[in-house]
Amino acid sequence: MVQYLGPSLDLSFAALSDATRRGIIDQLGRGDASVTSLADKFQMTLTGMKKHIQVLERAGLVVTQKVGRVRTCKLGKRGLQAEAEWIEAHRKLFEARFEALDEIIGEMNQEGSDD
Amino acid sequence: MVQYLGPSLDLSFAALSDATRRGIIDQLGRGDASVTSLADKFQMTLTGMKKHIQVLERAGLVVTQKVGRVRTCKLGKRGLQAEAEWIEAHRKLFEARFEALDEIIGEMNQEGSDD
DNA sequence: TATAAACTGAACTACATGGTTCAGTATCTA
DNA sequence: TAGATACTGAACCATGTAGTTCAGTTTATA
Repeated sequence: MVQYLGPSLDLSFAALSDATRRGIIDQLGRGDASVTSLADKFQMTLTGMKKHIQVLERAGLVVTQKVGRVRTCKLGKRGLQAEAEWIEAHRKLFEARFEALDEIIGEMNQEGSDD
Repeated sequence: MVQYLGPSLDLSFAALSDATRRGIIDQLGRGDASVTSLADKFQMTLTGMKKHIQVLERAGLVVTQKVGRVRTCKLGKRGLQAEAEWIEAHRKLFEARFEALDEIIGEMNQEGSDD
């Protein structure tokens, strides 16, 4: 458990660190969408939206396909499995750590000088 | 579900997008640590490590306390709950989307020109 | 076939990141 | 009390992000 999963977590967590991009994923969960329709929905220039989509594509979270003049975006089949696993494993780590720390009653900001 | 969770997801996902910082969380899961010991472990200057820790602190994932000349780092009690919820909700979204798409057999790269 | 729609790419701005060095300050310890 | 240890802050560098504008190209459509 808690295995090393390579550089893809860097890309996907970075992709998820922006509210617009999380919104795009949300939106694509409701149906595929063109770059233009996403740009409209998020009140952004086409070029700006394209960049967000490229970030999501590099992370494998979104795939796109151009037919005629329209590029359609949809959720990538890679999904959020690896991310869910990392988060879940470490969420448990946090919890385990606090159970261990519960022995110490005084919540440390009593006896030391903090910054 | 899939609720808007505010700007903290920006900070925490950004914090998690760096392998060194994920390593720090991993390490702190095994026990509290000083800035110096972490800098040694990750082969980095003290100043560099301090910056990583500041990113983790701003995200609420790590808390620190200075006693004497030593600053000790430990996992923040905020944990990864919100992140786990977002990821899990959207992981399901991905899956649901693919079930819906399974009706379409030809995996789209047959009939359109891709980039 | 002329025009509009949809995208693409280059270039630019402002700011954040990930790292460094160097020069401190504060605190132990011999 | 002198020196070592642990951190802190400023400053710098190269690169990436988030967004823009502007000038194309390609594809539909009237």
